[in-house]
Order: sequence, then C-alpha cells, then structure tokens
Amino acid sequence: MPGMNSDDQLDAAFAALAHPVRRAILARLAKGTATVNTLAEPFEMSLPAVSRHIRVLETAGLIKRDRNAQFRPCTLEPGPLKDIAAWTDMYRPIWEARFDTMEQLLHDMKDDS
Amino acid sequence: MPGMNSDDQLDAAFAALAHPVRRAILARLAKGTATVNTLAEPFEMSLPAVSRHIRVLETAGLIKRDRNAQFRPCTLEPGPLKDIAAWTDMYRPIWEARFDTMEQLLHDMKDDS
DNA sequence: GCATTATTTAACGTAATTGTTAATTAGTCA
DNA sequence: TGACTAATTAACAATTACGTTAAATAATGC
Repeated sequence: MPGMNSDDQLDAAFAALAHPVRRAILARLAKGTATVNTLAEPFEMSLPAVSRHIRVLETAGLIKRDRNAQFRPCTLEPGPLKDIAAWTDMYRPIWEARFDTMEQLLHDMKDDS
Repeated sequence: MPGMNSDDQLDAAFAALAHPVRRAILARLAKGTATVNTLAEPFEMSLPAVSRHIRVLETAGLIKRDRNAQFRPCTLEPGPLKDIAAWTDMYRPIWEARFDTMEQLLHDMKDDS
C-alpha cells in the first residue's frame, strides 16, 4: 500500500477490527482459506455487503486474496494483528501493575483473617 | 455501560483506537493523569475536537474522568486494552507459525551454504 | 458581582461507513 | 453459444464520524 505510514496502517487495522462481522470473518479464516460465499453464509446480510467487509479487511492487510477459477479464496494475513499486539503490549505494564495491586490487596486481606 | 455486550465493547475499543489522535492521547496518559487542555496542547486542532476524542475514549472505557475544581483530569483505564490483547492473542499461533516457517527457511539456506 | 480559566454543548458542513437491490464482470461447463 | 455460478460494481439512502466557530456551563478568585 503506497503512501501508508505505520500510523495509517494501525488506523486501518483498528478500524477494520471494529466491526463484529469482520472479526467473525477473521475467526473463520483462522481455520483455513475460504471463498466469499462461504464467508458470507453465516451472516444475515447481502453478499455485496460481505464483499465490502472483505475488501476492508484486504485494504487493512488483514487478508490476502487469490484466484482460483471464478472463486476468490481469502487467506488470513496476521501481520497487522502482530502490529496491534506489539502496540498493545506497550500498555501491558500498566494493566499488570493494576493486577499486582489487586493481588497484593487480596494477599493483605488474607493476612488479616 | 448498560446494554453493552463484550462484542460491543470490543467494537468501541477498536474504533476508539482507530484514530492517531486518540492513540496519542492514550500514550500521554500512560505517563500520568492529565487535564483536557494539557492533552489538547500537542495537537493543531480546536479544543472541542479534542474534547470529543476524549469522550470517545471515555465511552470505550479506555479512560476515566475525575473532577478537581474546574479541571477534569483524565486517567488511563487499561481494561479494554487487556481485552484487545487477549483477543489478538488468539491469533498469535498463526503469526508465530509463519515466523517459524521463515526461521526454518533461513536455517535451511544456511545449511546449504 | 465580575473577570478569568477550563471544559462542554450547539449548530453546522462534509466525508466516510454500512447497508440495500439491480446490473455487470469473470469464469465454467454442457 | 448459452446457461450457470461466483463475485464485484453501480446507484442510492441512512447513519455516524470528525472538524469548525460561537455560545453556554462550571468553578475560581479578586
């Protein structure tokens, strides 16, 4: 994707994941490649709508598309997920600190009893 | 947040993080509590605009607000970040598998030389 | 009370997102 | 060729997102 810096890539990845249908599509693709019709089947939604969700995922780099006759099999591309995990991990010390505080609190309460 | 299931919460968190200004605000809050004006200072954007970004973060549960005279200090709330990390971790085996494949490939190439 | 500071709300314009149905493109196969 | 399947694009409507400036609210302090 030309002209897309790492900030833009995070924007696109986060935005793509902010829809339950798209997260469900990714979950399905985690089990293996699937065509558009297969991916659309679980949803009470028109095929064009699903097709556009798939395009959003593709633009965000979360999936890749192949060609096989008239089928367009989709494959999960975990790169952006890895980026999001890395970004989120910057904050891990914060929530673990809070967890430690609670652990400590529980520990102190046990000492009292 | 009543009537917000865990899917909705993920939606809100991902959507909130899909904007560079909001991610920058979180990064600032990771260093400590700050007021709206302090948070707005780095951005070439009106104060009301920043105020609304802050509200988006608050609605997503990513920050909490206090009251201190006419100030409204904001504090980072890492809960949704933890949720996102947990969600993303479901896919960790996939990108690690790819990494292993590449490692294996590089290893094999080294064997050849 | 009155000026000052901090923040939010109101009103508005514009662009993006999400969905629909109908039409179109692309490829297969009898 | 012609019917069939897979998928996308076109055209449209409704909603949400994001920014602006101006006005309103809230708390402080002389």
